[in-house]
Amino acid sequence: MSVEESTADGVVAARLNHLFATVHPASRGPYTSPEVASAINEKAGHQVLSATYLWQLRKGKRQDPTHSRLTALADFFGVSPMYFYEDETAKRTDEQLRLAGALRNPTIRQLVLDTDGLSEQSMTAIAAMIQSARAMEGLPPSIPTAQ
Amino acid sequence: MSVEESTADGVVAARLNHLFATVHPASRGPYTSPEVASAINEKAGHQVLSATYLWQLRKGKRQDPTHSRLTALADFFGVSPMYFYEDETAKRTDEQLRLAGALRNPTIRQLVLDTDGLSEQSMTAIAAMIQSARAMEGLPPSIPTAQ
DNA sequence: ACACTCCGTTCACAGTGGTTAATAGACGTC
DNA sequence: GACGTCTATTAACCACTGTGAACGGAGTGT
Repeated sequence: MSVEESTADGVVAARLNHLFATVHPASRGPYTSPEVASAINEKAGHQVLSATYLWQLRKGKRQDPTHSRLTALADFFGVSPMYFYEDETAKRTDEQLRLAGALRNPTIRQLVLDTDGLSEQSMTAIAAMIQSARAMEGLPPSIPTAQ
Repeated sequence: MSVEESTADGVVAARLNHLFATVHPASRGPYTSPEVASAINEKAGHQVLSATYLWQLRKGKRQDPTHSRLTALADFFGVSPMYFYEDETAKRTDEQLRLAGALRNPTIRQLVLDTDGLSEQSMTAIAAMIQSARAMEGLPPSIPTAQ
């Protein structure tokens, strides 16, 4: 099964090229692929990746590098490996963002932990009580969520 | 820091097993490898990884998964891909992992969103109701949080 | 012009990440 | 006991990641 075009990737290529374009000494131009590959291999003391492969990654001809090679590249450019994942993580839904906000409240965190394990029946009852509380405090009934 | 430690023996395996052990609903035991693989593939709409391969990762028989599969796993367990990296700075507490497990339940997610914005007084009342429900269902009063 | 060097690019192939199929064991149930 | 269903485990594969060896082109020095 060819995965050539199925996964909307290319994010690695884009991020890599951005690193090449931006991360280099002000006194000189961007690093070249062989330069970076050599530096990485030299520092590691063994071959981590080839210049050819690095070039293929930049061109998007190879799209799914392994954990270790991505780490080495992030390391060379002095960024967190997270840099290559930002896209996927950044596509958090509004719901996730609101969840993160709500969970900063210790009371709510404890509430979640205590609710976990209850039957769906109990959860429904609790949800109803929350709706009552919302009504009493003049809040809108419920915010519908997708998914 | 050092490149060679990125593939240090069993880092991925250890982290993965900790996720399996920690991130699951309180009402049931840990997820199985086939369960997780199926859930990931189903959500993606195409095959991302096999149950066998996931098992091999857990056992340390395969150590260097690709970008995409590592992302899928982190996503399933509700943690950042950063979790699998050696030089991870802010290690997740078990509380956070238990939260992640609970939040896989849509009902609980909705409950959190609806609770956010309520007065502390209402929250206290809701917390009390949850404790009653726990008692009725024979669960321990409250799960202490390490913090 | 010529030689030299370095980079980008291509391509066939090597190596390994990842899959499929099959077996054995655990658990429930009829 | 026998059957069905689930998971763990193994081994034989396959596809894709990753490599080495080229070739062409651009710059540099003679």
